[in-house]
Amino acid sequence: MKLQQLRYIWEVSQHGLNVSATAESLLTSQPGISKQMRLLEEELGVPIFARNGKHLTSATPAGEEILRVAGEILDRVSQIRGIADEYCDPEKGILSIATTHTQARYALPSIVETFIRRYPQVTLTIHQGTPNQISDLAAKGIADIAIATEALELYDNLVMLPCYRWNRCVLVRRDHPLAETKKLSLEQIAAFPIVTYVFGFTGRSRLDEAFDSAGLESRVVLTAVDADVIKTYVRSGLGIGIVAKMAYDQEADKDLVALDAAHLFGESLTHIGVRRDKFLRGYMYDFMELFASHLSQELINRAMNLKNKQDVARLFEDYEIPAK
Amino acid sequence: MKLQQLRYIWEVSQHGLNVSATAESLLTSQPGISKQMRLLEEELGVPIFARNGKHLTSATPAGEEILRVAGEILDRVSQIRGIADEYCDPEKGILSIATTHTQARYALPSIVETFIRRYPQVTLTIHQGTPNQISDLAAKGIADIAIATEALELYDNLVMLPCYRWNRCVLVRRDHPLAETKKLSLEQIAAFPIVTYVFGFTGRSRLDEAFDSAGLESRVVLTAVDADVIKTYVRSGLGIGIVAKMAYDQEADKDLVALDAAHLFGESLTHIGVRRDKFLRGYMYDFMELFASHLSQELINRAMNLKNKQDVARLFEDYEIPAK
DNA sequence: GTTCATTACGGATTCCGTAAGGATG
DNA sequence: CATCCTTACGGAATCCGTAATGAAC
Repeated sequence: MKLQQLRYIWEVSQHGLNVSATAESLLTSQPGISKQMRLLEEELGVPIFARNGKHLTSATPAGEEILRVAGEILDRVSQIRGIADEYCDPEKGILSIATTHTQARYALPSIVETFIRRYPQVTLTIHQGTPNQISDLAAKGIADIAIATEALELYDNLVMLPCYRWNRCVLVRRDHPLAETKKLSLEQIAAFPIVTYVFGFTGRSRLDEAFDSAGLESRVVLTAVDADVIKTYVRSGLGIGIVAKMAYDQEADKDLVALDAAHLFGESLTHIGVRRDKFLRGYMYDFMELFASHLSQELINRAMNLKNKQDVARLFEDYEIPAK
Repeated sequence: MKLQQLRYIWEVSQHGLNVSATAESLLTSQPGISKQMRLLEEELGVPIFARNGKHLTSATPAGEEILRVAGEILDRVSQIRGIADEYCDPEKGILSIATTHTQARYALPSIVETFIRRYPQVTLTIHQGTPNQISDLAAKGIADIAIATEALELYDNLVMLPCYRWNRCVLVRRDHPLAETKKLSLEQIAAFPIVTYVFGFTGRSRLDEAFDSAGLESRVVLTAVDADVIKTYVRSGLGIGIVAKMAYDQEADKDLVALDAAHLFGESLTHIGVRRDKFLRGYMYDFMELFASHLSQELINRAMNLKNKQDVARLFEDYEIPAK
């Protein structure tokens, strides 16, 4: 049994059982992979993949189990690489963050600035995507950490670390009837056309819950992935905007009025998602602590050693998660 | 990085950092191991072992961590082998049990008989040893399971599955003053020279605890590792014996009287110890269930998935452990 | 002086890429 | 007929064992 063989069967299983595509992505030849898979199956004495003629159709039951364990092995191989890198030079490395527009645009810039000054030799890359995409990047180990409010809970192998609570505000033009309102009600909002986030983004689900449970019909006339687009249409008079409070910039958005809506919609919680078996470099811990100061290295390690999400949630019940 | 390299550094660390001895035990050449270790260190960019000239003196801090993860990888490699064997032929394989004299002589024979009839193609081997030796065999993965009353708790990577509770009896000759006693007291026992188990064997610690907490001095004149030796000296009149109740055989030992001592000494609990990361074959589950009928496959799996001993202990609080 | 790890070297094996073959949809 | 896996083959790299070297105790 060789590590390459395990990597090959693992990668093939991750590429929809397509050996040619796998070979291309691994920059090697397709017969090479085929052969190594065969050799492994011969050595173990059981087929890992079921074949229809010359096509791979599925993993055998034995293959399913072997693939699961092979995945654990490959995780640990990269752990070893991480350990070595850390001891080789703790200041040097790569930090790959997958996150949404909202985080990248409003929450991260100041933290990134501090981080790159502290770790000039760390290459920082930020992948922007949908909540599902970024969760997937973290779950597959392509990104070191994911930062998002949604979708992280869908992956069993992601440990979710709560970072900060946040609320919404309603954006209107200065000439809008609601502009002078002191304390908004859901009814007042429902009277106007709404511009807000696409479903599945930036806590959108909290909005629908609020209107539903109040028995109100909201008229959402435009949905966008990010607050900048939403603001643009609020300015054009299409409707009133509902965005994360942090997306309102007193300077740049002084033509708009932000009305507090914290009392109307449930609070949202932004998490960092990390793969459970991930080896975290020192600077990764530091980044997370910069982002959410209660996330000490010790606390993160404790959370990552818990096996199920309930235990993690319980662990954080004792901690005050700051509001933003 | 190659699996062999990981195995080499792991084995070297397990052989007191002696490469020559490691090479011999792995049936390979010493320079081969040396070279692969070097190659791995070069690839990772960090030394794994600290050297004084040409002698390995210790593992580096990075090496410590790498060795820990390498051990996890090697465990999983053998898990894969186990999975393959299981699917190849569930009836065929090896069952290696490490246990003490008491278990091998009195508890196991009937179970072994049933087992080998049920699984004629499984090669059963029983290693007899001291509690420490057998724990070590299981912890190192040389034995599949360990069965003992003592020492299993010393190994963090052994999951302890409680099997049965048992008590002691006092053995005396038929002409002994105590022979007719209905209900023994500790004082009565302490009045006579005692023949019992060596410290560290078969729940011996329970005896010392009982005498200590009663403020009595016991006079132990001979200690042995097994009940057969103890009986021999009881017969010779050296003293009274204290042995596990199951060691008294009404037929073979009818020249001796067994006096119940359950009320005098704390109850002991015999466990099966299994390495946490061990892949268990179907017949191994069956063996354990034969030995302790409450140990269903599902229960064993649940116990093995728990990370610390307290959780395992809590899990079994809900189960009635039978007395023997 | 013995033990022990490293270096050097040659033979066997393994690995990998190209090219051809055959099955599937 | 286009896609995809398998087999065949040759060159390159790797692995492994023997022998020699040198450092540590």
